[in-house]
Amino acid sequence: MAGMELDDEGRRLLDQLFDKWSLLVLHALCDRSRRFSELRQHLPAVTPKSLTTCLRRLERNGVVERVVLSTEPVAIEYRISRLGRSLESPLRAMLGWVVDHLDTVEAARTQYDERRADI
Amino acid sequence: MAGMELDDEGRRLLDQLFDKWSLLVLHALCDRSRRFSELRQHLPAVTPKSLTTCLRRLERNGVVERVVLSTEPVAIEYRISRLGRSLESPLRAMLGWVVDHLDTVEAARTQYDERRADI
DNA sequence: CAGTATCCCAATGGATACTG
DNA sequence: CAGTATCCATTGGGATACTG
Repeated sequence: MAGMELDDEGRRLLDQLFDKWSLLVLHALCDRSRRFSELRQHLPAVTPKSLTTCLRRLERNGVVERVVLSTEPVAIEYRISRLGRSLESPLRAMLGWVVDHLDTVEAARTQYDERRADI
Repeated sequence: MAGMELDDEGRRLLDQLFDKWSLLVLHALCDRSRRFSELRQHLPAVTPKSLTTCLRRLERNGVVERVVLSTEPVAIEYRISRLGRSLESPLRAMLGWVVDHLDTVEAARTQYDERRADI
């Protein structure tokens, strides 16, 4: 652990990977490629603007690809890139932790808040 | 992967774990307990206000503990909790990915920007 | 369908100074 | 040392409406 140092660039990349929607979009795309509207349905609270911003950023960082399918009419789908796929395992670990420990965290919060209220 | 769904609470927890400084603070504390001023030195760009906010939130979520040492004069140190320790492995995976792939990401960005500039 | 365009608000977080 | 207090600039992101 000691040898792994993150410079400022690294921290900014973390910011971009972990903004409000990115992890969830990535998670959805690891499962399978999806279209814009499918992502919107999958992430109910996201607005088109936020989703666009998020997708562009992930695309720019090379973890997601925007593919124009030459169907008729053309369809556009987003898929995970090879680079993005390499993120799947760390991502799963992280999301898995959240799912597994959400209850514990909630309990900790309650306890913390009560302690503060006592004072 | 399919079975792991994140509700809104989960997404908000992600937000709190992955805000601008939290991951780096956690990383630093996984290494060893540190005092406020040590953390400031370790994370050069953080202001005291931001660090406080971050620590309080991590404490509230139960992953960090604020310990008052009964030395003379008293010292305060922050240490990782048991719950926080369980985050270490996912955290390492995530930060490791960033360190390992930062160059690739940079290249992808350059490529993306150039393609856009062409148009 | 896959976005873009506007408007707007709340919150993040930086700079700085101060305190028990 | 370990913060708190203020002020302020930026921006992320929601709501909504519109478009090729």
